[in-house]
Amino acid sequence: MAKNIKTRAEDYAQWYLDVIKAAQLADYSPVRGCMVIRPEGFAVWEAIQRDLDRRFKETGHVNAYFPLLIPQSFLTKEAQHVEGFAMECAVVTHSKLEHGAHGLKPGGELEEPLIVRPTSETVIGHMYAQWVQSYRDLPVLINQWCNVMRWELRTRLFLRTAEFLWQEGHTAHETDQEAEDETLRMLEVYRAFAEDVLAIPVIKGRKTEAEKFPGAVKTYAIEGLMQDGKALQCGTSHNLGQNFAKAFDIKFLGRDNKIAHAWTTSWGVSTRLIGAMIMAHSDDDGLVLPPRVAQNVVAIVPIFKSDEERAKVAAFVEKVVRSLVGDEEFEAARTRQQGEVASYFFDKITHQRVIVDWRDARPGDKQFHWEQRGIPFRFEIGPKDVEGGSIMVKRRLDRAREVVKLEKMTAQHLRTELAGVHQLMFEKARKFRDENIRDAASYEELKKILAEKGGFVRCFFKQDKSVEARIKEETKATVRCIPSDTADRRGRCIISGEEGQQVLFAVAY
RNA sequence: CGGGGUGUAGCUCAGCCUGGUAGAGCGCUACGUUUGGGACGUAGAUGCCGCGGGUUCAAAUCCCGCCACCCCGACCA
Repeated sequence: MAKNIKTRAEDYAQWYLDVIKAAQLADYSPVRGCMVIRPEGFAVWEAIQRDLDRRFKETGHVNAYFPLLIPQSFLTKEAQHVEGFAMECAVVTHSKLEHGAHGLKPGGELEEPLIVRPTSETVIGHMYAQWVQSYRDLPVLINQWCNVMRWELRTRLFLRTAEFLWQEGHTAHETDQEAEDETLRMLEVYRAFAEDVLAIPVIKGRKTEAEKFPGAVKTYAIEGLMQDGKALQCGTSHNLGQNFAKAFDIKFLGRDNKIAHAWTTSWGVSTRLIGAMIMAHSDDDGLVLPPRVAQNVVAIVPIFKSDEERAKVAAFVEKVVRSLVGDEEFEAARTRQQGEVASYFFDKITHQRVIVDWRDARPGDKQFHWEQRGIPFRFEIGPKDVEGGSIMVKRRLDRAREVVKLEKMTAQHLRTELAGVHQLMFEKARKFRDENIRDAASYEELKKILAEKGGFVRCFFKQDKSVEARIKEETKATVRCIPSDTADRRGRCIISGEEGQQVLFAVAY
């Protein structure tokens, strides 16, 4: 039992913070609502970026960069958009600091205030208007990796911070159909990524009018379920129709020789995914990393008493490491800066590593240390193992232990094992998710399930903003989505009794 | 931005009611014994007691003001 981590049963919110702290993923910053992403946490983000970026490129997108600051006037061009974001914009009003009576004070007031981007539809729309003249200029398929700022009143590490990192894809198309295809294509990219890389099972679906993005015609999302039974939106994809094209004048001369407004989309995922990953998989002992985003895939803990034992163990550890990373990398690692924890690249592309903990500490301490950091495998190597020519392999996910012969411990073997862990994590999370989808035939039943069990509640619902607001007030739950798989199902609305669609309700983060 | 709470060592907190010059546990440093799942001993370092003002011979403690953070609401990738 970890002594620095509250259990999930005791205090789920504190558990989440304790896990982050113990694994050194992030820290609080001097600025309220902003967090520092520490190297261990940033490595997860880098893994997310690396994989998603590849998926974006493979679906035809390119990267670019648009500015952090946006003229205030841009925001007001799309009515719904301002409505949605005005309340949480950081505003830049001055250009310098001056010496005043009480020290430095802002000076050089700007003629027009600039806002720190809460999202970039507006600047990008402005630029697309200049870049697009003809149908031959379409589609425009651009993504950017950046930070955005939304001045949130209540923040939680990773899940909701004032500043966060994300990617935002922005595309412009010739037809409504193309835009819709793109919106759904990227939603599927997100689903595949969440499941194949983060091992988080998600439900694809469409948002209700009440929940959609400010300025969008249709919003789709992938929804995940956390271990406390709350839902978390893990990614969104919006079909913006011609709303932004009209607001920013993105027009083109069509094949029919007529001027038309383009059809645009936008889609994004953020560092919130790291929060989702933590809450979907970690346990009372700390972080559990899905193998594909783990910076370190194996931590080797040598065990020895005397110097002679240390020498024998070190020689054996060397054999194990060489077998996993190859002789070339083993030699190369010697030339790099190394502390008491030696690291070797197991994968030269992802820079995932195998590390050896030579610190002067007790083996038990080291076990807990790496366990809390969620490393998929720990290898315990002591005199007994050297003698038997084997390794004590411990799996983080379920504490399973297995003695593996040195000859068997190849890079290929480890890759297979890591893939196995991914699969087990995904299955475990999916089982939990599936067990927490329940059907309700009446509002009473919906309330009962939400109060007693949590999770997703599946029922028929006829969309109505005021009714949704009332349900939210009474149960704290919202319609998370209209699942894509069952979008054509119709039944008796649990509120009005009229024909409604099948939706999932849940209390969400 | 409303309601509640808390600010004392890196962390968790005691001390405050009843004013008398700063404490514990954990962590950190050094040395020694240890070392197959969180060891123990010895020695040490660490504080504008959130900030500003007031009362007093004397304030972490009492009074006033401010600020920050946390929890609950409203808002949200």
